[in-house]
Amino acid sequence: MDSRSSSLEHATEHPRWATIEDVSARRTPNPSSRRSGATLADVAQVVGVSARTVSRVVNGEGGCTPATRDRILAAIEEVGYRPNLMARGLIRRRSDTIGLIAAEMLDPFFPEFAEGVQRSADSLGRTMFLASSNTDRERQASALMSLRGHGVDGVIVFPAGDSADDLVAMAADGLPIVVVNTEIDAPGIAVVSADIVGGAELAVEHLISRGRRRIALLIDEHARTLQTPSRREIGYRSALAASGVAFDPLLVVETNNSLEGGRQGARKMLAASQPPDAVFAYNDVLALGAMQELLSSGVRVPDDIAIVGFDDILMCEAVTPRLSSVRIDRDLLGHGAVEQLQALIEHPEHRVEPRRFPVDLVVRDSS
Amino acid sequence: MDSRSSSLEHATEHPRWATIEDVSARRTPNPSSRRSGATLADVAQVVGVSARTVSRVVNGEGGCTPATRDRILAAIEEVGYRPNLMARGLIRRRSDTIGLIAAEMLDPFFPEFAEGVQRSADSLGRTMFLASSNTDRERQASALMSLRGHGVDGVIVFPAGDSADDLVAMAADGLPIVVVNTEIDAPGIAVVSADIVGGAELAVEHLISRGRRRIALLIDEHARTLQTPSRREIGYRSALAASGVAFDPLLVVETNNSLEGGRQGARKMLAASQPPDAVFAYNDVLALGAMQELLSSGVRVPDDIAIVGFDDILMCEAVTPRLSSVRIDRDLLGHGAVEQLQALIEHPEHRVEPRRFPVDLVVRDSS
DNA sequence: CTGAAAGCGCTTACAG
DNA sequence: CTGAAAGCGCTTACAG
Repeated sequence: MDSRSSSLEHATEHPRWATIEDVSARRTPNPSSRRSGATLADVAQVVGVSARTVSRVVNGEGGCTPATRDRILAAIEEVGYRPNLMARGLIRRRSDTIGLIAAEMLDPFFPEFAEGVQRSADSLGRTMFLASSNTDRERQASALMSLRGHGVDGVIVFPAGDSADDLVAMAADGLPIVVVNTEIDAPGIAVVSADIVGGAELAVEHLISRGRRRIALLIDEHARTLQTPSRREIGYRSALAASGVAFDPLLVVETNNSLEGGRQGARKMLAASQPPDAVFAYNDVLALGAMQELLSSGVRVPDDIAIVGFDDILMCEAVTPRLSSVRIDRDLLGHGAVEQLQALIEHPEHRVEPRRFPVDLVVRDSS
Repeated sequence: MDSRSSSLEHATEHPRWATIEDVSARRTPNPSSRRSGATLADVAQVVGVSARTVSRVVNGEGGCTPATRDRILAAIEEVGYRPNLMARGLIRRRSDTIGLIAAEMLDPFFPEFAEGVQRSADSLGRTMFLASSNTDRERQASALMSLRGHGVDGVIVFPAGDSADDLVAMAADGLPIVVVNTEIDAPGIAVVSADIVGGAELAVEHLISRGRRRIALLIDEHARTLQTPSRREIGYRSALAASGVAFDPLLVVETNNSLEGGRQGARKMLAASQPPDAVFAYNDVLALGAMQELLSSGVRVPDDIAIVGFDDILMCEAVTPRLSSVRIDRDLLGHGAVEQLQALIEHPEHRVEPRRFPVDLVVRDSS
């Protein structure tokens, strides 16, 4: 006689088959196992059918009397049965989940992208799990391992660091991967990106059309040390060249990627023998820092120096003067990433063509 | 003769036990199963030991000859074995993962909190998975179900909507839950929060000390319709009362929670017969919108109207004048949430006392 | 329409 | 130090 039977004695009104009380009793003796709720077998036992039949109802496979179906549904409700997705994933070899690895959650660019991914995943019946690498390659690797180990069907990643070796290895190992705003050509990896070069060109062309000729490039020093030249710098140079404006290395100002970095950059510009008449910034945070410093130094924006940022974060609208910026539709980019991933998951043998999204220039008061 | 044996024929140089080639060959025939990499059994077969022994090495349980250990480690490397965390979680009844459910990823408050949670989880050897409810109770419920179904050991959640019924139900069902900035008293639920009332008091006391008496409360209309009165309003009123300043309902301005809402609120204030001489805003986004509108209307900040926001987001530093704000240490709050959750996971039977973190007032140029 | 059997990849008691 | 057996909770072929 174990604790189950003693518990059964209280359930005298329930005659034939096992009851809710049994099921909870089964779990009561060991409080540490409280975590695992009712199982398929529990539901089956309550109703008096096989687990297979309950499984059919849970998965809406049909092939089942409405009567038993209703009883099973009622029992599921009663015992609070929820499928164990680990068990299901183990056997189905797919979990209907995808992973998203942020390089830097604090980047204002990121949350809106993540929202797009989530909404898009939702509409495909998938759950998105987000992890962050904090721009650390080791953490990226462990996030990747963890996500994969937990059975995600694929991963969207903002690559951390300079090398993509681990991503390539993971993809070769059978994990579908989509990289964002990064050029990688490897089997099992698809690419989605915004047309950053084109965006930079738009910004600089715009400044030139406003009569500016000494256009500074305020750039994240980190981005400039990467092996691949910054796409913003490529666009900056090509727009200058297209208009016959000479490239002046003295107008490239490197700084650290922060508000204060933007301020420092502005101070450097003002200290130069020939200050610029416009600034194209690597991103909006740098642009906002620079603008603040210029304003507090008595420089008029845009009259003396015009400014254009990159990303079009919410705060562009909040400052005075409002900041012009290159807008990336992050929501759309998120959707595109999910679509690429879905294609990769469904056809692992196909090559998925890179997808690039156009960007806009939003002209406001700062230029 | 199946495809395996034919593949084995090529591996003539490898005599005794199964080799890497076999393992990959086993998977090659069916491309769709590429996803599942090498298993414990594969490694065992390659080395010529039992799965149990490989398991011991993988988990560092010791009790194993250094020689076999090395051979197993080498084989793991060779075949690229990675543990299937779903299988492990199924049997261990814990996954060493926790879930975090955001109400709104786009809220500037959130990412920094999430970073704190992630770092803290990391240091405990846990992986954090983030999902979002988009302030939708149904999506919160499905995120909760999904996370739970995938075996997370507990969940930290920013509750969506007005009722906590589903959270209470989930907790009763055995899922440890920590709620953030919300008062819920139920078994299995722990609370972590910032002292929002105290923060509001600090802000209003500060404005009073600056000689302001007509202090507007610019508040998210949504927050005001919740059943529980906004803690910011409670603090606002108590600070007024403490200084003997009469509460004037006309100074409470409701608006939607956005930059534009902040601007609209400011317009309402200016249109009043007696405009305020200070604004205490529900959050920084509202404060920034209001400040922008006031400045563009020729109001001097802080001379004519002082402004204090709430949350201390990065952009408080980026605007001119810099915005004073109530600072919540989001990183610390994230750590606290993980600690509470850990306590709940380790002692499901204990009641975990609510934990409240103090907040600061950061006085800048706007007040 | 329903069920008995096998197994996903791993770990937990046990034995040797 | 090492292994054979059982089983976590589910689904996938099969039979009836």
